[in-house]
Amino acid sequence: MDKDYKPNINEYGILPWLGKTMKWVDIFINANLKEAGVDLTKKQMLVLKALSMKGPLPQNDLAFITERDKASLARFINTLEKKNLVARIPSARDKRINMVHLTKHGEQVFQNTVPIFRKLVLQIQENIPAEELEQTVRTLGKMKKNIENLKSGCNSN
Amino acid sequence: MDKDYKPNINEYGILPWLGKTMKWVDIFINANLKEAGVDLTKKQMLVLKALSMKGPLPQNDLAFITERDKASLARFINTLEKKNLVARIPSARDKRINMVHLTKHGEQVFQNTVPIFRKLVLQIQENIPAEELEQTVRTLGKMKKNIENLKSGCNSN
DNA sequence: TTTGAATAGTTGCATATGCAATCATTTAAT
DNA sequence: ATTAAATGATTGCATATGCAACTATTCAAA
Repeated sequence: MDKDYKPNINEYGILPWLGKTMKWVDIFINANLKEAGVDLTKKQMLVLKALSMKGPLPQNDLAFITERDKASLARFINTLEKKNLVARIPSARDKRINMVHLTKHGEQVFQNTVPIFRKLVLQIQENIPAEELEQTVRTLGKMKKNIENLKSGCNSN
Repeated sequence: MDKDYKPNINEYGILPWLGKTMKWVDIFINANLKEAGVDLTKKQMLVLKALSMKGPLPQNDLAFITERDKASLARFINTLEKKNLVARIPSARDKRINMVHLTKHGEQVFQNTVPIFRKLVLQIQENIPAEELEQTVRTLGKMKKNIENLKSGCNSN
């Protein structure tokens, strides 16, 4: 019945679908993380992931990598700092820069959360062939490209 | 400073892609609506669309249709009401219910915005075959289904 | 019919987010 | 070296969002 199902794509395109799916995923993951005793949201988890992979970073770079407005990132970091998950360490070279580090506690929380998070992702994508997921990412990539080609330059990151 | 971020599909699945694509789309559409002199965000536009298509609705139904928490919807409606785009009209049959209407102004703004919005959607989806978009929606639908099958029941709509 | 459950909506609290303006510092240009 | 431009970060303002607790009203069961 999957093949017979014609999705309703009208003048709003797939945008409503994208938004709604994201919301479902967010709510699902946040609820399950909480239930598993993890005091992290999905968004926080993905920022910790970026820090864990790319090491200590200036706020600006972290904003770029996580594709947030730098102002939004600054306040995001405030939240994580209050939870003692990350720390700002001023750069000696350039007094404008704060390097954002994972704290020991942050690293630990992150590592503990990885397997839980992975399980949730697998559940969400269950029975969806890898090829199909890859095709979806390719399509999203095309949308990104279209947008990049069109915009005059609005990104303050 | 390395600004070469190459996302792929790993244990985080396509979730980062979904989130980021949504953000780009939002920023792009909001910026272009503003530039076109339309005082509406993408989200507001989609709620006006729901009202225009489904007629006056109780807040609860509108929350369900637009897949928002009822509390979030209530505050969303506050904003639209301040802009004189919608109005709450108490139901005579059930004193608990507010029917949400598009005002004349709201209807007008919506109709004026439709072609602009449609153009932006076409631009975003340019050069992406309909079949590919449909496949993407089918994939997102599978994710939604997976989530629905898994969750115990968290929706307070 | 009364009383307890369900329903519609609001409010408090916490978290995010973007854009514009601002401050401090650094870099580039003259 | 002095000044103008660029850069990193923060703050103000507006908008959204979810969850939990609460009020008011309606409905249903005893």
